[in-house]
Amino acid sequence: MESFEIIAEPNRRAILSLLASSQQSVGEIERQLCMTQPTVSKHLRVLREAGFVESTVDAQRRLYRLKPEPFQEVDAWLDQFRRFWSDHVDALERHLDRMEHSSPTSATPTKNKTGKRRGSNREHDSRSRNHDRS
Amino acid sequence: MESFEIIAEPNRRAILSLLASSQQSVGEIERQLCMTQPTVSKHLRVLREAGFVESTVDAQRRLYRLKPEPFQEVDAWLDQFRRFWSDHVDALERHLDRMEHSSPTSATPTKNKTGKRRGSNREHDSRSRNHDRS
DNA sequence: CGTAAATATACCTTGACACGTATATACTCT
DNA sequence: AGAGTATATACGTGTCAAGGTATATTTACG
Repeated sequence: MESFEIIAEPNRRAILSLLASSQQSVGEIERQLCMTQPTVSKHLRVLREAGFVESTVDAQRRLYRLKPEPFQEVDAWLDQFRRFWSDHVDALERHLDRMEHSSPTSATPTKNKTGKRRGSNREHDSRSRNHDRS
Repeated sequence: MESFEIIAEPNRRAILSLLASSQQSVGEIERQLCMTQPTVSKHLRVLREAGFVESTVDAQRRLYRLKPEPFQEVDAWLDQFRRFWSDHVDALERHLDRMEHSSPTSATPTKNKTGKRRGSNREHDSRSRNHDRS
């Protein structure tokens, strides 16, 4: 399964959001999200096989935590649209600016129409993993 | 249909990537992506209803172009994981830089390759919009 | 007008997948 | 060992979406 299909499922997104705060056991996820235990386990299996999470063993419990790579892959795909939408929203533009601001001359670009996207230097990610297995 | 399911479909992602360069007519998309015309039209309908694209009429042709909002929504969801994976980025980059000597197809040639820059200090305007769980 | 081109829609079939129930496996403790 | 807890898997089922073929709709142009 592929990264984009993984996060298409609302329950899986909920699990990922939960794990974003801290690692959790299957039972904790089950309780917080009101899903049956097999459902949680199956989603976690999918997430693990897609590289979104990894697990460590703690007695009978399994602790699941996030792994970064698939998120970076999704983010890398979004990258090709950032220049486009950043013309429309300035707040988000500032958000994208977080990495660097290296334009001392000619401040006040009322609207950055020129394609020059600064920041977003994630050209690496795309090479790391782009293949789908089903 | 929801934004994440929209981009789960490979053909739709291909269409979006195509439109990222410039607006296209249905026939142009059909030819460049080797899809049948009804398939293209149906995907475009889905994309339009989800707000990913809009169309203008040019004689018998319809020209489709991107709209930014859904991309922002996806990006906003990813935001909650950025802080997490950015801690790992530096290590990943070091690892990749170690085995890298050819610059792959990168549109932005300002490859910042010096040792340090962009530490892991990115602050966060947590404008997260949680609305999973349909 | 009638015909061709471009796009949209209808109908059908097929396959994937998410869920529930039941069961299996693994580990702990007394 | 046996009972209890935690997690994984098997299996059957229903739903839904994607694609194909055929057809409808719109527009241009002779």
